Amino acid sequence: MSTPRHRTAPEHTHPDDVPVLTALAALADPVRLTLVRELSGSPEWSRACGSFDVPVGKAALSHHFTVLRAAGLVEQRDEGPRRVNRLRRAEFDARFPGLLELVLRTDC
Amino acid sequence: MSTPRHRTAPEHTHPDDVPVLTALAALADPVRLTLVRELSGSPEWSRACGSFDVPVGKAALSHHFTVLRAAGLVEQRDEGPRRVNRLRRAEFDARFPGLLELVLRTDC
DNA sequence: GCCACTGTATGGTTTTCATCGAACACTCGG
DNA sequence: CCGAGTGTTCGATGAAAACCATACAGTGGC
Repeated sequence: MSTPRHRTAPEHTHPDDVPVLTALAALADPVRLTLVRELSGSPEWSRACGSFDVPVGKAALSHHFTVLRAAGLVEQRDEGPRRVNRLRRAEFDARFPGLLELVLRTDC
Repeated sequence: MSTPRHRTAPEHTHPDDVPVLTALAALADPVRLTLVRELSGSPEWSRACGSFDVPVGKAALSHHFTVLRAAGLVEQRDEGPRRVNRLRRAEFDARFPGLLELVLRTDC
């Protein structure tokens, strides 16, 4: 139990290492935009991957989270059998000031 | 004669009528991002479509401008044989505050 | 009138991406 | 140990998008 991590921990990319194009492409998808928005309305580490209301299967959902991680938008941590998420608000905002606020505020 | 417009004038969409997803998708392309940036460094109405340094043919270029128009990013006007462009800075910024400034400022 | 120039439209190819189904890996409670 | 729950990986598929080559339509200079 000292090194309890059997499952490979998710690979993260810090927002500082993310090109603008990657960030924009990550946000330019309806499913991912929903994930980010829903995530922004929940306390950190409170939402598991499967807890989001999006009309896609598990496989596609997993892929979307990979994209969000690679874009520096989401951080994940394994918590028992599930993988919980956190929106990297401050870090992402430091790299792309106003972008998150924009996509979160804009209704349609 | 009385109706002097033979060439169909380009169809424009006001930024206010543009969904966020459309704006993000329009900017999430390397060629279009180059167009927007290059356009931002030139005086309004000074650049014809063919005057941009992008590695695509005329047809693709024309298509990219259609996308930019539909996203409310660019306004076009026919001036003799060429079609000159203008970045809709103020209007786009009113709809999506900070977005344009962000993609213009961010280097990579 | 013709011709070079500029951009659009069309048709077809290639690539990219979102998606699914099924199989697999891990965790935890019984 | 087993089984339910959760998420990833793989292979394949379908749709969307970028692209090109060609043909076409205006414009203006000669």
